[in-house]
Amino acid sequence: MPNIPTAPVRLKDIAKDLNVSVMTVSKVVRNCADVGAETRSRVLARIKELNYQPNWVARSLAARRTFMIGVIVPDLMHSFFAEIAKGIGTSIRPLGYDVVICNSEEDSVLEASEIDRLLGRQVDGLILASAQSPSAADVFDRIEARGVPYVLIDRRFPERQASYVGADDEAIGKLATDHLIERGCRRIAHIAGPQPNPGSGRLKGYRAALAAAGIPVNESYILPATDDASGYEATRRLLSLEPRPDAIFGYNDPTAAGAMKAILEAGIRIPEEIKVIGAGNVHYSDLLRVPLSTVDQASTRIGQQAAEILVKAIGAKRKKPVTTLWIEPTLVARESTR
Amino acid sequence: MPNIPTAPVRLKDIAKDLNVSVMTVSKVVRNCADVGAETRSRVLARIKELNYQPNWVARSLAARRTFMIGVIVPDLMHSFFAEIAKGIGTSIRPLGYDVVICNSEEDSVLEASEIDRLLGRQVDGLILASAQSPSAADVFDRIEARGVPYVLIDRRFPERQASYVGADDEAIGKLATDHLIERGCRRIAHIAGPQPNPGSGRLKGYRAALAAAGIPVNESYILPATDDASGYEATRRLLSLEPRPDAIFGYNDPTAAGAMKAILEAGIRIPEEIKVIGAGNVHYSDLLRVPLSTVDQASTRIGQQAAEILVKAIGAKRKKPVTTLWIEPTLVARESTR
DNA sequence: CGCTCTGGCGCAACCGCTTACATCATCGAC
DNA sequence: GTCGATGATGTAAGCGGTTGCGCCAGAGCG
Repeated sequence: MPNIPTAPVRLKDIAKDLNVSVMTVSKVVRNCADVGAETRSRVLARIKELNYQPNWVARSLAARRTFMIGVIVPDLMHSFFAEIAKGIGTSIRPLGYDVVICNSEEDSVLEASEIDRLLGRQVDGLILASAQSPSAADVFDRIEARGVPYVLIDRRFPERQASYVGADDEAIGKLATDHLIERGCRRIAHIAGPQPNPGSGRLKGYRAALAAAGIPVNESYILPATDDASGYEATRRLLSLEPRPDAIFGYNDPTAAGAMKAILEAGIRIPEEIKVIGAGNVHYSDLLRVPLSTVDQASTRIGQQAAEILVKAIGAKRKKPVTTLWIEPTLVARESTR
Repeated sequence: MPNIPTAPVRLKDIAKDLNVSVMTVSKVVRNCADVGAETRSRVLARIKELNYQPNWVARSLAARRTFMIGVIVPDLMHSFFAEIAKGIGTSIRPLGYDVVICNSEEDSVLEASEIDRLLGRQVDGLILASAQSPSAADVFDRIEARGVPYVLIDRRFPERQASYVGADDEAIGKLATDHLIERGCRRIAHIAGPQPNPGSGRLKGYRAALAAAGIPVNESYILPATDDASGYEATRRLLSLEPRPDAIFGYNDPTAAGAMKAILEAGIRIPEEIKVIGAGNVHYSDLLRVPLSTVDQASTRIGQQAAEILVKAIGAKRKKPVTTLWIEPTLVARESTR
């Protein structure tokens, strides 16, 4: 039997049924104190009975708050961002917010227009993994002009006074490299990520770790990754070096996986002859031929923290506190560095 | 200089500036015909000048349309769903809709509450990869009672009269198995997915392909996967069978990747001694030690199609057309079945 | 010249809810 | 017995738009 659509129940309907004013019902719904116990329970009963659900559009308009936040990521397909999105969702939904997610496709023009849309929707706050070049960032001015709080994740703009949550790239680089050193490696190569983020921080950590261990940096051991697939190519070049590296630190897991592929293909054993480590702890890391050691950057927590900071900023009266948070990475040692 | 928040421009402001009525401005914004050319351009100019952005909350309330759609997926971390979400977004945004994504965490109670929230937000439509058991599905009744169109993806409920877009699991099973047969395999094992979706369809396709080729089905070659990591375990058991399978079809890529891991670990060569194929075409398939052949299920297109169908249903006057669409899979042959 | 017709514009009434404040018993206190 | 202080309820005025229709000028027509 095809249900025939029914107009949703409104406050007004309940009020009329019970011979009270709309206000009284509204107060009950919002749990206001000043309503009599008996009236309240009558209203509550009717609400349950009719399965009343507040109309959030109307509520938002009147209260000037939508309880929606906007999130912009460059690409949901990157498990890093998917994980962040998930973290944001699970931590902010219990607080009563809904999340509108937009893909910017790594395109700053598209991103700007998405931000404007979200602003038009009156979101209470924004979380951005921005593709903006800091210079062309008058979008940020528009956000600030509205007084809408926002927090940046992953991509940082130090020159802008905004909250930020991200992985501590330098710590990641250091952790990975320290681990390799501890495992006895001395000729440690690095396939570096895009500049400035997250490449430079990880590279810096890599250098720092080597320096701390008194190992001289061999510049020819440092190669740039052009994209996620380029770990393979880079590694083939590394393998032909003399002396050959005894470890490779890929700036992310796909790169490291590509490295492993090249190594195994060359008939070299992992971890006996070359150890490999990545970063990101993507979920397929241990599905690989040799389970990949990695540095977990706690993407879920990045999302959660960002959400938390944002909610706090939304609650703040006038001045928006700016918080900068580096999430500490943790080592996940698997077979590839045994 | 910290921007001091400014109240956003409203229709009223523009109207007052130009000494016209709010109505006129509203009409210009919405491109209504009955506005004089000169007035229109004056208004337009001022709109640009003040960078007016319509308040969608107010607009939604008055027009009784939000131009928002809700999407519920069991887990954004599964690249399959992330891809679908992306497909939905990129195809529906140009039509003026925004997307609210919710994770149900594969929990039907949570899902139901998310749906209610979205309904409360007055979404114009819903796309669901539902975790509901069809029996307990009074949520669907609530959706229908509201007259909100929805389309199901991935998980189907044949007993419910609703639009559906999904991969053609049987075709996937057939395609994969046919490919293995064509490559000369005769002892083809299958690691089957969860019942009923997507496991049973793929299994059915597998059986059909074997039957068509006149190859008898060896029931001991069919093992169930308990989770994504279980391809490894299952394969170890398969390898001890006599005669040993000469091919393995994993119901999805992670399973197939686990299978490859077990095979290589046993010192058996891929594809020379055993060929392997998966399904899903996850992005890391060719990062594996041996690039994995797979069946692409066009997740992006699933999302796009679902969006398209939904928008059509939203536009439909009274009766909501129900469309069922099976997306045809395509073969992606890589090294593992060479 | 009076008529209808049409293009251009505005009035009024909401959409469903909230904010701020007014009203009105009831009650203990002096 | 009168008074402020409660506590419980209702009133009015929006929030920023949209829908539907009414109004008025001028044009076209007989």
